[in-house]
Amino acid sequence: MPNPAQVFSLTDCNSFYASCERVFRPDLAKTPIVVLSNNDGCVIARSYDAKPFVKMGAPYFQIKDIVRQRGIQVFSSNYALYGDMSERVMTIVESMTDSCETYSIDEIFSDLSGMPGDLDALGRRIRATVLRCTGIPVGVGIATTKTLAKLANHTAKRLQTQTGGVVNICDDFKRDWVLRNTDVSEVWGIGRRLKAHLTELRINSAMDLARADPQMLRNKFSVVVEKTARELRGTACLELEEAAPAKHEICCSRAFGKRLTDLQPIKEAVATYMMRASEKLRAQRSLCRKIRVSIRTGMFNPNEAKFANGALIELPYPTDDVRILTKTALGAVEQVFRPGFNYSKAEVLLLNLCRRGEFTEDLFATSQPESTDRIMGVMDQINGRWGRGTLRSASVPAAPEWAMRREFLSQSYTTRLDQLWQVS
DNA sequence: TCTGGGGTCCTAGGACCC
DNA sequence: TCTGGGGTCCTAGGACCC
Repeated sequence: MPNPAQVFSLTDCNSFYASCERVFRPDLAKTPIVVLSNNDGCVIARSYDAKPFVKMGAPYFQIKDIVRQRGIQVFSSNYALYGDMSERVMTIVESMTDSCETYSIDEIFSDLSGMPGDLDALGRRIRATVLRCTGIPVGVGIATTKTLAKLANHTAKRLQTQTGGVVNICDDFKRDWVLRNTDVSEVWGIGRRLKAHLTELRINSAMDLARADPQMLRNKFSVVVEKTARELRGTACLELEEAAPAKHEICCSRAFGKRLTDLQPIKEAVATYMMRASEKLRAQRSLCRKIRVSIRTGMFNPNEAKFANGALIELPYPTDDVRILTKTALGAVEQVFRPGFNYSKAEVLLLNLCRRGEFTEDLFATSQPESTDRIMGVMDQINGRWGRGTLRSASVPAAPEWAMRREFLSQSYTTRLDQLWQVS
């Protein structure tokens, strides 16, 4: 049987962050691993053998006992490591397929349309090559739409031993088996709320959703759900997006390593977050016209007074100048800060982004001076070469008191010369 | 004591215009 | 005195993803 006209694959790394840690710690091959979010807050990745003991998203302080009892190895997030390992995996998949879309740090879609030969065999080759070259195990799902490829991938993970980590459901019979045997909540795009609503309509399996009336789905929910159902039937509604489009908003938001009560350290944090946000802005060659700065107290502890406040500020002209952005943001912090609260988090949002040269110049509008472009360019170059924060605004401290908690951080094995893997 | 961070898309409703 | 209706733009909020 010839391959269908349109075919997608989804390659997805298994327990990605946990797998990255394990690559450099072969002594932990048989030890369950969990990786925590920033500030060692909650669980965001679990190795296969840790899943039975620890729930995804569980706060670390609640699982300490289990961790000790089961001998689970805990890691703080090490995004320098995960980002670099991700690039290696993506490069390999890109070299083996014609066109690709990197969907997230651990997932990549490929367009296999028109590829000759046995697609299952190609899937197995991808899996074997990535494992051999990076040490990261992946699953591969193959199908005629992106939503079905996601589902195939999910099945490959769920039935790891039977499938060898590769599932191809281009065949109608296999596709229908998977649809019938998958809960609708496992479908890409169906979250908790929709699941509850669909249950009321007696739509329980992926097959039920595929067979539901598209018009009804559009009326009751939205075009998004309608498209999902059509994709499950095999009608492609989503295309491969090879070039990542420029972001419409850029955000840098982080909880502090400890509660802050004074204005000064909060201003330091906001200046730091703005530095990071403006780096992202310049990296995609955009300018920003509005910013929003917000701060808040903890929201979980019932004994803590709750407060949240933010300010939206329009800039005099579209800019990517970290000096103007920081000055504006610090003014905003003063505006929103109220004494007497324990603040836990600040957020900087860059809004109304436009590509360089795209905005309409009105006669009286000032635009960013050329000297700024040169200064920002040199600063980004220096920081790119010598590390983030080498050159920074005076309002950004090197070792702040409010720094992120990262008690279980591994080395940056692949991106720092002074932290290379050592074999003795 | 301790509960992540960064995005997307869609829809509804208000403001405003003619 | 008459108090419509269609269109656009913007914003806030909801839902989802990893």
